[in-house]
Amino acid sequence: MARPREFDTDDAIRKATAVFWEKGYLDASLPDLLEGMGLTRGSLYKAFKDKKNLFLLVLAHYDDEAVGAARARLTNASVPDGRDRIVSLFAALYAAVAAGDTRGCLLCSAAAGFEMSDPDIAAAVEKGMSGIREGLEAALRASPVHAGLPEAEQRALANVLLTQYIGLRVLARSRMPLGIVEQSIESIARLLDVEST
Amino acid sequence: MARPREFDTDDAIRKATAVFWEKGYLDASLPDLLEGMGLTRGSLYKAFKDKKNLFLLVLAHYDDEAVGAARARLTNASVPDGRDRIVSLFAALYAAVAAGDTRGCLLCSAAAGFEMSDPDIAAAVEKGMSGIREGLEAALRASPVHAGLPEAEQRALANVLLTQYIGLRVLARSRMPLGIVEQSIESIARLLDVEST
DNA sequence: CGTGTATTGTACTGCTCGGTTCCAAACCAT
DNA sequence: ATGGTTTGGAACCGAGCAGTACAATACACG
Repeated sequence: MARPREFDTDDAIRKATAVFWEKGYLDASLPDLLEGMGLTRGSLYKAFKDKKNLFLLVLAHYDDEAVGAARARLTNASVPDGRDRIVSLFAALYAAVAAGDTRGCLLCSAAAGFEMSDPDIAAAVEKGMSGIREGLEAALRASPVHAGLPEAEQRALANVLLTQYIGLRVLARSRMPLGIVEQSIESIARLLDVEST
Repeated sequence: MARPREFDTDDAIRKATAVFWEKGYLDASLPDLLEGMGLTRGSLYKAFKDKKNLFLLVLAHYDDEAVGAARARLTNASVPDGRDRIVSLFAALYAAVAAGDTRGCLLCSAAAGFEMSDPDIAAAVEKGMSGIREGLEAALRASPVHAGLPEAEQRALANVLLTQYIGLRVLARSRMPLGIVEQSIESIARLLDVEST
């Protein structure tokens, strides 16, 4: 017996994700968000409490969506060799940059910025990073060349790949020459071929 | 026939570097800078024009200081094997993180943030990044294992190392577990051992 | 067809920001 | 001493920020 909400909550979060992704948490102003989400101050505060809470919801959404996609790619059983899954992850990253996507990674940008001083945000970022790392480890276990490695080496390799992933997405955001991204990815593929020793 | 300046310009820039390094460009407020530099608004604007100009001076100073140190390490002829120079660079990075330095890299933070939308700042950041990459390439040329590689592969390897460097410094800033940094660096050392194929 | 209620839109509140202006104090040359 | 300059400090500016209060609105239900 009340006026119904005129917008869809999930849709609003998706739109907010786009704004935060492009501008970052601190640099996304409330007017930016309101315009991008297509609603007004009153509605936003009623529905999402405040800016930080909205960002946490966005991070959770991003974890489901983007991190989930990366994990799905890394654990995709229809690609039998885990190494190929990892290469395809970096290839997708390159394709996105080549297509003009300079947004980088929402998590990586947050990780590099000052927003990490908030413990709630830091925890959400860490959760997403762990998700990617776990996907990488799963892919390595499915790679004939790497499955036999000691577990410690597998973890170390997964971490170097995660670091590479983060570095590349930072570079993508900073509009570095595309060649750098391309060459790094080529080296990653080569690293995965020879690391079996 | 005029009153002399009461502060040392270079010293002021060094102090400003510390402030920007800790807080980032956008998040370093003028009061932050004034307090850190020990001078007042009037003096700052007389001496440095405005905040952005000060930041450009700081970036130039950082390029001389920090990037110069990295390059010196990578081109240090008293370490004959270039591979060892590269490993020592990453070891120094690890040591800094282990010692509690969570400032990461001034250039890397700027590269990941919104300040890149300013072309002057972006150019200065790119210049610093190129300096590190050139140092890495020089070290690879001095590495018996890698000197014989095709030039394209050397460049690609230098880029993957640069990406790794950036990723690690972002991770350092985001207070990731130290073990991740450690394992990534171990993998880097192993990568440099086997990449000779 | 009203009435109640949740949502909406907007005006407003403090606050902080980067940057400017103004003036008295400090200094040097003469 | 003294006059000319430049510093250093604080008041001030307009703009933009996140967040709030409140009135107008539109629906569901009796």
